[in-house]
Amino acid sequence: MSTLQRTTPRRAKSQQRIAELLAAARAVFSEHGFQRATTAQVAEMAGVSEATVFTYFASKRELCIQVITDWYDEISGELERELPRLNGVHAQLSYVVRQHLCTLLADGSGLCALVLGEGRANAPELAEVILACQRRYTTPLMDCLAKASARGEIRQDMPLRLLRDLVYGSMEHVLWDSITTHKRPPIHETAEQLTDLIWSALMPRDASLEALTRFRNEVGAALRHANAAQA
Amino acid sequence: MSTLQRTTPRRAKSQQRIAELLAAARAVFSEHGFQRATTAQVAEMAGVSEATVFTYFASKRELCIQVITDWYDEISGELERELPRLNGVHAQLSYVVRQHLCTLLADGSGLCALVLGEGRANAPELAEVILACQRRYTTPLMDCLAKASARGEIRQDMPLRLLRDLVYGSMEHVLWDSITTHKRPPIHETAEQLTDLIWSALMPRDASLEALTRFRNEVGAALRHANAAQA
Amino acid sequence: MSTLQRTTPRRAKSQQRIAELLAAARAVFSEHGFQRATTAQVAEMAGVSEATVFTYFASKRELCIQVITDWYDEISGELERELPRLNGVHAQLSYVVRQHLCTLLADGSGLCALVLGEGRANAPELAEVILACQRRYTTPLMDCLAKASARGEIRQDMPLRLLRDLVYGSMEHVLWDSITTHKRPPIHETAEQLTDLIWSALMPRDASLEALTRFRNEVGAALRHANAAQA
Amino acid sequence: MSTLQRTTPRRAKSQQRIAELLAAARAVFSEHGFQRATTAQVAEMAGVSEATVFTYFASKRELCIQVITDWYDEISGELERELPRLNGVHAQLSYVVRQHLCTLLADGSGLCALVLGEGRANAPELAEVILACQRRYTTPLMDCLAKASARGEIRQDMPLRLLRDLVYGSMEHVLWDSITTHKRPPIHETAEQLTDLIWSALMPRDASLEALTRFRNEVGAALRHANAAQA
DNA sequence: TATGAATGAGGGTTCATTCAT
DNA sequence: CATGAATGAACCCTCATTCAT
Repeated sequence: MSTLQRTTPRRAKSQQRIAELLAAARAVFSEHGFQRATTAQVAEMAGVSEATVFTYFASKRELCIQVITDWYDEISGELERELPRLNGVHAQLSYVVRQHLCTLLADGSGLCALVLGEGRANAPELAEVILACQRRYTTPLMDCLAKASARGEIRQDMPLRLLRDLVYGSMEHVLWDSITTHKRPPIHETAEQLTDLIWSALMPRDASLEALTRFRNEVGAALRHANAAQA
Repeated sequence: MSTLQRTTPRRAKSQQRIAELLAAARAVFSEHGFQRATTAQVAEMAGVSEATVFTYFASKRELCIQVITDWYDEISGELERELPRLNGVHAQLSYVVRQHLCTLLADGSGLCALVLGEGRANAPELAEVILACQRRYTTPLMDCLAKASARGEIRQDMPLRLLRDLVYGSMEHVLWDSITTHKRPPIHETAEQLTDLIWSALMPRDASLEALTRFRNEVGAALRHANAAQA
Repeated sequence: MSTLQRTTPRRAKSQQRIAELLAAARAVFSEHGFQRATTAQVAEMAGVSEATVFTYFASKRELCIQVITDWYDEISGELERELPRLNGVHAQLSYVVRQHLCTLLADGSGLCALVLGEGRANAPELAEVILACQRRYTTPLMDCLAKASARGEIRQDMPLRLLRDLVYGSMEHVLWDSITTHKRPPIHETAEQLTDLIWSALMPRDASLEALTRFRNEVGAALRHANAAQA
Repeated sequence: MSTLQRTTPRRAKSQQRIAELLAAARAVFSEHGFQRATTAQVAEMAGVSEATVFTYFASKRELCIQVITDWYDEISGELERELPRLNGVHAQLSYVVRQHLCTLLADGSGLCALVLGEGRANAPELAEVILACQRRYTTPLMDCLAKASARGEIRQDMPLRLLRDLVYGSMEHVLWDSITTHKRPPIHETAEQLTDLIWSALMPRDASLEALTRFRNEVGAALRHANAAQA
């Protein structure tokens, strides 16, 4: 017990250092990208010497990979948890769009730029890792779309790959726009509009009217039912 | 007269040198991105000494800017010339999609990556220039969409900005995908599918459909509100 | 009494720690040489933290010196004990050759390399210590040779220093050869052959032979002189 | 012709720089060994910036390899040229010993130490190259000894490898001794003594008397002949 | 005593850029 | 005009050593 008490704070301190370093690194890499960022900047921002950075991370590259994977773990984990609990592919799409815009516009815009900038084939140092992270991140929604497509709830004449490009490409561009112009758009309104726009593209054309009508009828029935119960 | 005779070929030669250097620089920057590319590589590929590069371009940055603006001049010029000659906004969209994919997948994918990678806020050296180029590049189609929207040929309930994000974001993502996975998709088929998808999103919905959609969104919002209050 | 009881095991433990550290250090320095070896490697191999190394040894250099002197103590001590008990200089030479080859080829080849590599003037950190060790190590045999020379049992026309170079130089080269080529020669056969070879060089020549040899050398010198004058 | 005139001095200048750098590097590596030497020291001694060193040599290692191979080229080339022109294996041995001692004691003692210190298995950066150089360097004499052995002029009951160890090991030790004690022995006297010592070991035992007698008789005959001709 | 943690002092290497010829 | 040559300014990374706990 006494050894535990002694060991724990030490470990805790070490863990805290790592967390501080990762936070600093996230900030620095976000702001400057992988190449322009220097380990000296990370060290300074974390308030330690440069050598200390290398006590905890084998290299600049490893540090950056940790930053990226941590970030993706956060946002992917949330998606994997929440998406299955939502009913209907429209709600799922809506959720993803809102979350994506919120997350990235809030604190991660730099990370987004980092990932977009370094995730290319000509940046072999990080590309592989980033690709894997992104695969994981897009998978939950893609699964939902695949199932919905199989059920005929969205159009079936398009490769899934293209739907992904539509969804994530649009959002990325919105983000990219807000980054380059330094303007923050109204997130919720934009999210709703974007969801609407994408949904229009996803829906089976002739079925859209039908679906909406069915929806209105169901809501009407539910409403009547509720009123009757209340009375 | 004699000076002219001398000057002209010299100028011509000089112009040719510049062209050679720009061609080399385009190749090098495409392959490696701005930061990883070295002036030595450009010089070697152009078959001149490193110092010669700096006789014609003040810095690596200026050289890269020239490469980027030249490239955008080409593709923007074409769009500005061709788009107005097409009848109907669908044809214009279709044209843009095909051209964009063709151009970038054919020889410019590296340039695309370059632009995407360096066009961020964290790359202050090139971001400004790239932004301006891209503004010009997207303008022709945006003008067409604006007119079509005014004429009621496409939906009017979306900000133009979002339509641009949808169009160019989707395409960018397709390209990005092909770059990272090193797979070349069937260009024409993809172009057609993508046009179709985007067009579905752009088309105006008839009044009843719109009313129903509005209704659904309102119900959805109210539901979220109620749930939030409950929790 | 109680302090003694406490002190003794502590001292014993401390001694054991030191022994463990020295064993680890010997292994590490043997394998990598002084410069390439790191204190971290020593600590890891000893199963302690890096800081602990410096609790027992003031510096990397001191640690290495201890390793070297310990090793020389072992092999020098043995020689000092055993050599005087052997009858005849030939037996003594034979013993030294065999022991030297055995010791160094068996476990100490790395230490041999260490000593050879760092025992130079350009390695001021260890050279002095190594020189002293080697002086002590070669002394027993040198004493034997000196006495034998005085008794006329081996040739008397050579400085003792040169005989030492002959004996230890040959052996060193054999070892060096086995190290660089990663081949272990048959130790005993090699030892016998080498002893034979060296012995041939050490044996006194009879008077007529010596006179003849001197004659030949003088003629040779005169000839060289004449040739030089002519050229 | 005019281009040649222009090109030549430029090339010459470059060649001279390389020579200067190699000279500086030889001095620095000789004095400090490979690891302790720094590229900054080389640059300073050559009177250039550190970056210039890397304009001409890809790395510290390559620079050192060049230094070593150049040096071996010098001394190996001389041996390969001169040895075959000498009559008799004794003269050849004598020549090698004198040359080796002269060369190494004169300017190369540091290089000798360098080669001995870094030519070990635990210095993988240079060991391979050094081994190859030394193979070449010892080959000429080894060939002579092999032939002499085949002709029965030296003893045949020893592996050639061991003879090489005897010859070069002895000399190395002489050098090593002079380096560590900072004393320069009388080179010519030492060379003759060492030759004598080694020769004693090489000669077929029972044949030695015979050979010397034959030599004396031949010289006597030649002398009489010469005297007769003169008279 | 043992160690987790931190770091100062370099070391090798890269590269855009300058300048005399 | 073209270039051979040179370099300043960084940058990433290593490691022996110190010190509070």
